Amino acid sequence: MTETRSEPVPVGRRERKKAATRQAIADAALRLFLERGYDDVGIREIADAADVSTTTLFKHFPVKEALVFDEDADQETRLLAAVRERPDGQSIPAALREHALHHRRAAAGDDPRFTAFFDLINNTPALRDYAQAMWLRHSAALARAIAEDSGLPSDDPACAALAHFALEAPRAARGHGDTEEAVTRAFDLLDKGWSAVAAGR
Amino acid sequence: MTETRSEPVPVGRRERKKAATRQAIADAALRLFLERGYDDVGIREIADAADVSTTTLFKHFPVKEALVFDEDADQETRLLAAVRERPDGQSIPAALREHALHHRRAAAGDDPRFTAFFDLINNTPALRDYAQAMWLRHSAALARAIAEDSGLPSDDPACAALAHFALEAPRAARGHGDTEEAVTRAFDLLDKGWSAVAAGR
DNA sequence: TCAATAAGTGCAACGACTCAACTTTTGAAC
DNA sequence: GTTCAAAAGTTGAGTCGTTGCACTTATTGA
Repeated sequence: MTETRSEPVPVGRRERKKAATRQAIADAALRLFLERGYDDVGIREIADAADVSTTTLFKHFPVKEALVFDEDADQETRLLAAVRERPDGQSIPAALREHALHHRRAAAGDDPRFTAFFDLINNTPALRDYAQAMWLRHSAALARAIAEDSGLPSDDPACAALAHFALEAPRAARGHGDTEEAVTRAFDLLDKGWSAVAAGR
Repeated sequence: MTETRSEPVPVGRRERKKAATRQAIADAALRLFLERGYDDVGIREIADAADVSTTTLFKHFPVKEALVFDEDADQETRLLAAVRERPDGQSIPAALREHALHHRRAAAGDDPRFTAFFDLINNTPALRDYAQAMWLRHSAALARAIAEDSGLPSDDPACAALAHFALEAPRAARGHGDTEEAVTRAFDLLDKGWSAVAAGR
């Protein structure tokens, strides 16, 4: 999302200009994508709209998909916080389930900006895949947080498995009628499994 | 794999020639990939080696990655059979675990043909991702088989979740030292979870 | 034998992405 | 204040996967 400015404001003129260029590119891209669809907008066109060359564009974003996923460096932080700062008595999978359901509800919320954005991603295979791949990159960090929180060795395979499955749960639930229920059931499976595994120690 | 000929032998001259062309392309591709690596071999080069045009190549294989994954139409059949024909008293997740472990052992076996082939896939991100995507396409069928075998409605979300997670388990275990153990632990989680979920009915 | 069909060809093109060489802007040291 | 190196940006040509189109050739069934 382009609007949320959580970054700590660049300092020098140089970095400010650089950030501005980057923002101009991302804005132009998102606007065009929303207007005409991801696949029907070419790189050159985006570069033109932002008034830069295609080479400059690729110096700011490694691949076309990345144009859509600007910023959000603290997504991982929030994910880990969901585990670490969960209410007393709540299991880890339950905390992750809540986190996932919050996400879902934000995407289905009533701010048309958000819904249009998430629709774009969900209806474009290339973007879905890219988003999922980005999401999965947090699995190592999540596994470590889980292990730490459970007093297990930081490379415990069960923690890694739980982390991976939890991050895959939303995808597992895709296309199954009532998605909210499907997500819940997927996490139920993990919750029951995790408590049984944790008990055996 | 190029060698395993399980197909029912084409009939007409036309179809035989077509199959031969296809085979020539796949063989050339695999040979070059093994010699120099997937990313360092271009489509045009493969087409030349097989003595066909690139257009012809793409009439046989939809994308470059597909050149490596010829045939194996009954992979899904074997997967479903692992569930349906499992020994008495064995749980569904346990059966899937055995199936997965068999795969792993075949890949790590001592036939250098096989190991080289699997190494190629495992060391090439594009091929890993493609293989995983193909593998995941069986999740709907697997979910249905699980539901049927458990006497649940064929669109039960818990079955879909179990199917998806089971197919993701090998990937979840990747890069965790003793892979065999990691796979086992991932399936343990599913096994415990599944038995608890199934009991609550 | 003839027409319909399918396989294969050649070539040009597109879109994403890279590379090398070059200009401009900026930050800072002298 | 001048000078200089690094960083940002440009330009243009090129690679690579992939597609479209118009065309030839071979196979098949009637």
